[in-house]
Amino acid sequence: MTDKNIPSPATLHDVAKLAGVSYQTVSRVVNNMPHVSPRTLEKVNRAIAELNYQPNRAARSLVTGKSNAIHVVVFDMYNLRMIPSMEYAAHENGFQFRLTGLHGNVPTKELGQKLYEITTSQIDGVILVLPWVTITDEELQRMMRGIPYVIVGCSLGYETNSVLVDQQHGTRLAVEHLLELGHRKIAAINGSVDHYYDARLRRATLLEVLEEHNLKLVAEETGNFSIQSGFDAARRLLEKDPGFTALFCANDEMALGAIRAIKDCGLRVPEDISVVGFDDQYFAGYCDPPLTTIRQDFEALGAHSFQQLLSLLKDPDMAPHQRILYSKLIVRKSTAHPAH
Amino acid sequence: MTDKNIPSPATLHDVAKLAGVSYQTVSRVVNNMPHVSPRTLEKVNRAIAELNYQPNRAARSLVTGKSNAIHVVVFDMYNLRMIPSMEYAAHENGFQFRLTGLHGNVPTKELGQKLYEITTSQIDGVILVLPWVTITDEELQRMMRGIPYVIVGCSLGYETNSVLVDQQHGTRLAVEHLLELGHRKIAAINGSVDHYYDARLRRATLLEVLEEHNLKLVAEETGNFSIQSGFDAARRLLEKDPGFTALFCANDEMALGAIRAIKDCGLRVPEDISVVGFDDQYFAGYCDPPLTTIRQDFEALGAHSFQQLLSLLKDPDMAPHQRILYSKLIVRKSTAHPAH
DNA sequence: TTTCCCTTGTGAATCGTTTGAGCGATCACA
DNA sequence: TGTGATCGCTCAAACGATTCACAAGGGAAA
Repeated sequence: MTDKNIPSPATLHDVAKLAGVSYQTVSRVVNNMPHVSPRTLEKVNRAIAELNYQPNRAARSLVTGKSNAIHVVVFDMYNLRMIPSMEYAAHENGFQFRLTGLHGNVPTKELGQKLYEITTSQIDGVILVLPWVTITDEELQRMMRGIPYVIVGCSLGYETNSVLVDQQHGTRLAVEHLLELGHRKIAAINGSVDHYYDARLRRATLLEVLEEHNLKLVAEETGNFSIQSGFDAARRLLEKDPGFTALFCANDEMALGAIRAIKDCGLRVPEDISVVGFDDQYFAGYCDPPLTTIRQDFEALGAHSFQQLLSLLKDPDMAPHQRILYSKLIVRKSTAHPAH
Repeated sequence: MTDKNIPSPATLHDVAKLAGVSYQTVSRVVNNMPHVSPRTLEKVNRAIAELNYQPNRAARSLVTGKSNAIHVVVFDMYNLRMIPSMEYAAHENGFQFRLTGLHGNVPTKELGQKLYEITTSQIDGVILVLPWVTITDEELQRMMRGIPYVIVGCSLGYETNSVLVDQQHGTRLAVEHLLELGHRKIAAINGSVDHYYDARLRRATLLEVLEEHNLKLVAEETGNFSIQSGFDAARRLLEKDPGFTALFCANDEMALGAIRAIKDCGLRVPEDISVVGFDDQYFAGYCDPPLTTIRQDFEALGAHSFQQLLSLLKDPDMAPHQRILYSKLIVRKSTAHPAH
C-alpha cells in the first residue's frame, strides 16, 4: 500500500540507461577506473546524482569478498569512551561501523565462535578491545582467519598489531607523585589482576616503584572498577586501619567511591589521606576534592587504533607494530603532603 | 604466503557435496524450511557442523534484500549508556549491530543523505536516537524509504513509533520535591531549548509547576549539558545573586559543575542552596554531597527501543505507538529545607 | 593515408544464496 | 488399480555488482 511510493533503489543498469552508456562504463566511473573521457564521466555523474544511485553493498560484497566495514569487538564494554572516536574515524574513511560487545569472562571457545561469525561476514578489518589476555597470539591469529586486526588495550607480544597506553609509565607518575609529597605509608585499591591486563601492570609497577624506594604496600584491596567496589574496598582498608596516608586507586571510579568511604569515617582528603585515581574521567575535576589522577586519552586510543587498522588494510604485509600512548599526571586537590 | 593456511569458508555446495545432497536441500535445512526428511536433515546438519559452515551474508542479502542487521543512528552520541543495551538486545536476537554517530547540528539535507545510505544498505531496521526535532514526521518517513524505524528520546507525534521517558513527570517530581521542602526562590540551569527536545520539556514543566504554586523562576541560565557549562552557568547565576535557595539543573553533569561553583563561592550545598540534578548518572550517589536527582533508566530505554523495533520487524503493519517510561525521584543529600 | 592508442561497448563468467517451478515417488482413497 | 494429493528433492533463474577478454570506433601522430 504505502510500498508503492517507495521506488526501489537504482541499479547500475538504470544509471547506464539514463546516461546513455553501457553499465560497464558506469561501473568504471563508480570505481574510479581509468579510461573514461571527461565528457562521459560528466554524463554518468549527472545520472548518478539524478537517480541518487548507491551501489548495492551486498552485490559488491559478494563478488569482491570485501564489505567496506570494520567490526569492533569490545569486552564488557570496557571503556565506552573509545567507541565514538572509532566510529567517527571509520565513517570519515568510508567504512561502516559494526559493533559487538562480549559480556562476562568469555571462554576462548565462545570467543572463537563469535570471531568465526565475524570473520566470515566479509568484514574488512577488526578492532579487538581486549582488557585481558587469556588467549595467545597464535590462537588469535588462527581465529582471525587472515582478516586484518588490531588489538587495543593490551599486548600479546610484538608480533601483533596493537595500540595501548603505557600503564607502567602512568603508574610510575602517580606513585612517584605520592612519594615526592612525602608519603611512605601507601595503600592501594587495585583491579582484578587475574582478569585485567591493565590492572596487573598497574599493580606490578606500583610495587616496583615502592621497592625502588625500599617501601612496601601497607595494605591492598581489590575492586571491580565500579564506584561501589571502590567504596567497599576503602571501607575494608580503613577497618583494618593500617595507618596509611595515601591511597592509590586503579581507576577514578574506585577513587571516587574510596573518597566517600574515607569521608564517612570522619577523615579528610587530602589532609588525612591523599588519593590518586587513574584515567581522568570527566567527573574527576569536579568531585570533592578534585581528583589527582593519570590522564588516559581514550579518544586518541580509539582514533589511533582505527588508523593502525587502516594502514594494515592498505598494506596487509605491513610489519606488525605496537603503538604506545603515554598518559600524564594531572595534579588536583586530592593529594597533599602527609600530616605527620 | 600465510594465506595458504586459511581455508576459504565453506559454501552451500561444499556442504551439499559432503552430505551427498543438492545444495538447495542444504539451503532448506539452513532456513528451517519444511519438506526435508529427518534422515537428510541429520546428514546435512552433520556436514554443516563438520565444515563449520556459515551462510554468506552478502549473498543472502543480495537475494533477499534483508541483512539481519539493524542500524542505530545517534546524534552527538547523546547518552552512550543506551548503546550497550541496544547492542546486547540486537545480538541476542541474531541481528548485527551497526552504528553511526552524527555530529553537531546536522541539517536535514545531510541527515537525508546519511539515511539514504543506510536505508539502501539492505538494513532491516533503524533506531534513531534523536535529541531534537527539526524534522517532521512526514519528512522522516519519506527519508526512511519504507524501512522500519523507531525513534528514541523524543516524540514526533503519535503516528511514529517511539520510546521515550516522560520528561514532564520527572521534572514535576523534582520541582515538587523542592517546593515541599519549602523552597520558593528557585533558579535553573537548563539545556538548550532550541536544540533539545528534553530540555524544552523540562524547562516548560518547571515553569508550569512553579506557576501552579504562583511562583516564578527567579533566574535562569543555559548550559550544554557538560560539567563545565554547569559550572559556568552557576557562576553567572551567583554573580547576579538573585538570592535563590534552590537550583534545578537539567542534568547531573551540570549539577556537578554547579555544586563546584557554589562551593567556590563559599556557600554550602544543601544548607545555603539545594541542588537537584537529572538522570542519576553513576557518579550522582558519590559526589559531595550525593546528588538528589531524577533517575532515568537508559538501559531500559535502549532495550525497549530494540524490542519495539523487533515487533515492527515481525509485523510491519503494526499500529504505531509510543512507549513511555517513567523516571523516579532519588532523594540524596544535595537538597534540604531552605535556611530562611 | 596508415598506424596506434585511447575510449567505449559487448558478452560472458562469477560470487553464494534464495525461491518458485517442476519432477518423480509414495500414499490414501475410491 | 487408477487418481490425485503430498512429500522430498532438484533445476534453473534470479539478485546486482565486478572483472575478464575482445572488438569497434575515433582521433592523433607518423
